[in-house]
Amino acid sequence: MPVTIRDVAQKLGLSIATVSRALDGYPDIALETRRRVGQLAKEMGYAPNRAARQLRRKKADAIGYILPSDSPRFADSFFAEFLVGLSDETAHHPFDLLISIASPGDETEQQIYTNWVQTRKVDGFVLNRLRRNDWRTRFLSEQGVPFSALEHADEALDYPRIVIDNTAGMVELVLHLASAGYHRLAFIGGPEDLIIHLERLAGFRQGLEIAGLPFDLSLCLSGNLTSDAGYQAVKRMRGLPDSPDAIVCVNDETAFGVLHALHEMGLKAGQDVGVTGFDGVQASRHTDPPLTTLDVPVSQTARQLVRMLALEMTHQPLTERRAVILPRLLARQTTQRK
Amino acid sequence: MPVTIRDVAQKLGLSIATVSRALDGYPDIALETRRRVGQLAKEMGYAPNRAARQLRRKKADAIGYILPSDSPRFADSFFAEFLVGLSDETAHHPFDLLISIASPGDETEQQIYTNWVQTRKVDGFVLNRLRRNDWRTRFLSEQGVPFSALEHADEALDYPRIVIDNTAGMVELVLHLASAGYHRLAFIGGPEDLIIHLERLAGFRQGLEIAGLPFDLSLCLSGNLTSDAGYQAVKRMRGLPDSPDAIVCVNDETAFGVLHALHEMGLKAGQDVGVTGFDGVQASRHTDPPLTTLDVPVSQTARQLVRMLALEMTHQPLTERRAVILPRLLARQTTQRK
DNA sequence: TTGTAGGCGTTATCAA
DNA sequence: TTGATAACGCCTACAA
Repeated sequence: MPVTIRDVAQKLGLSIATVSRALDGYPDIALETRRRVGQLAKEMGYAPNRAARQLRRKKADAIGYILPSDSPRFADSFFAEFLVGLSDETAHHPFDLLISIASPGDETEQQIYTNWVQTRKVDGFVLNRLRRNDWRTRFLSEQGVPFSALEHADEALDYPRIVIDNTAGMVELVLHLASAGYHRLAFIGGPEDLIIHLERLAGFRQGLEIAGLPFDLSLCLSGNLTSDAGYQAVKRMRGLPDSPDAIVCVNDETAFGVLHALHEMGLKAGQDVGVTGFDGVQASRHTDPPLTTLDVPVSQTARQLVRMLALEMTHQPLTERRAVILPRLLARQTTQRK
Repeated sequence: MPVTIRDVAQKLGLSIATVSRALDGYPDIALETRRRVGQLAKEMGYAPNRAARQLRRKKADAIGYILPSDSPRFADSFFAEFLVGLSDETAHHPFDLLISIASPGDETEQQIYTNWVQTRKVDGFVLNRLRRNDWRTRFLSEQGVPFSALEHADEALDYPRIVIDNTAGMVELVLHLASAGYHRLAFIGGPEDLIIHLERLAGFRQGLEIAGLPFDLSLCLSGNLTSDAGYQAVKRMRGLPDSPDAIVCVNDETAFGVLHALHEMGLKAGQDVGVTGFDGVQASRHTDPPLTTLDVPVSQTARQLVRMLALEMTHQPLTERRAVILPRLLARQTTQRK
């Protein structure tokens, strides 16, 4: 039987109201009383019952993150780093982190978000992997539930967010490829309505234009952000009459699959075919050969999203509702012709 | 203002008690009533308030997992896969998953576990990365809080658990190395009191014995499961008079750092120095060159831990309180001399 | 500066 | 088969 506020009050001969206020730091408490209460509470190991507090305060003191994963058995290390950032920053705030998982755009995704909002399970969300016309941002806005997001999906909505400058990053990457001597570039993207797909593809095209290289629609394949998709895409590509000499991937994970496929086909990444990723996950340093990619400070970004959300939830003036991150080019061996 | 059970009752001209019982499937409700209640509740989008329910039922309907990470900015993909398993399985049960993070053995670790137990924030835990004489298993047992664990730390305690046969795996791995022609093996471990460290090291020694190879204490270095530790260990090793021709790592992440270091030193993994990991995380398929490792079905294991915990929490007869997993050898290029 | 008391939304006990 | 009603533990007007 855990100790309640009653037990503390009784032992001190005080009312529970006094104890409550003393512990919550209200000013109308005698210094001596506050001290005694604080000490005994600690001695007895008192901690306020969460459920009771939530019920009374009408707040869950919790934030939610729904892992957007297609496959229930797989997640790239982007998520590991993201989750570490989320949980670590959350631990420094007076609220909890609730996690679930759902296929993006799926019906169960709606169910989870709706349920969490309705039952007041959490009072804020962190979103990422936004889609064009994402129902989540609209839904949460309508419901008046605060959230912060990585990426920006809806021009009409003004929520706290961090935006990666995908376009600028991609342009830099394409120019890097061009100057390394690659001139027939393919692109392997993700789901077509994903913001990062759209923006990175746009940046890719813009880069080609600046570099004076042609854009060939037949070299523009779609995937689903997994290494498997990258693998499959390469296999499909080999059937083409005029195959590319470099493959730009929407994320690192896709690039891993590409490397794998090239390996199998006896092609040397870098020397024979250039390969690039996006995100700069840890694993990209150790691929065969090390992967050229655009580095994004994933864990740090997650942390900042939590901070933004925390301010939003407490209605504090958020001076910085938007932050832009410029990805950093990590030029490694998969883009060296030697 | 979310809809409460009152609203539903009022609209039907019933008491809240009846509505409550109808929705919870009690038998003493007229069939017709049950139907009407169910329908209207759905129409109105009623969902019981969590906090109120928790307070009344004295259960949180939630389980907790505290990520054991030393560094607040880093986690290997083992955790990504583990978390995916946890969250996916939890989503199929009527409870939530709470996540936090703490340095193993740290004071804040104790605080978090204690706090979560005291405030009834969760009513069960999933543990992993157990240490020898782990206070967590004792603490939770004493408190009567259910938990399931990956690995087994305390012979005196009988909790539902999944155990990886580290010893058998390591023996197989060492024999594989021996038959490939490596005969001076080093070991890079993790924190000394970690169960996986102890067991894998024991398996390593046993394997050496069977293979008729010597065990050299000076070739037994410790790390902290990160790639950085692997990297550093190799650098330290080069100072030795008689350096090893193969490096066995306690986990994949450590091995990644080893590969990195060898690369820098101009050594070819496999050909010059054998390298092995443990866990079989996705990234191990794409290292340079692909890493030989012992594969553990991480995500699936996490799922099973949740199932075990769920049964334990509902006091259902758990026929299978212990499961053993035999890791599968993935012999890849880092152990090929060519 | 402290105490009294009402109520947050549910569930469970007891009558009706 | 249904309805009052009393908790669950905490917070906060308001009164003392």
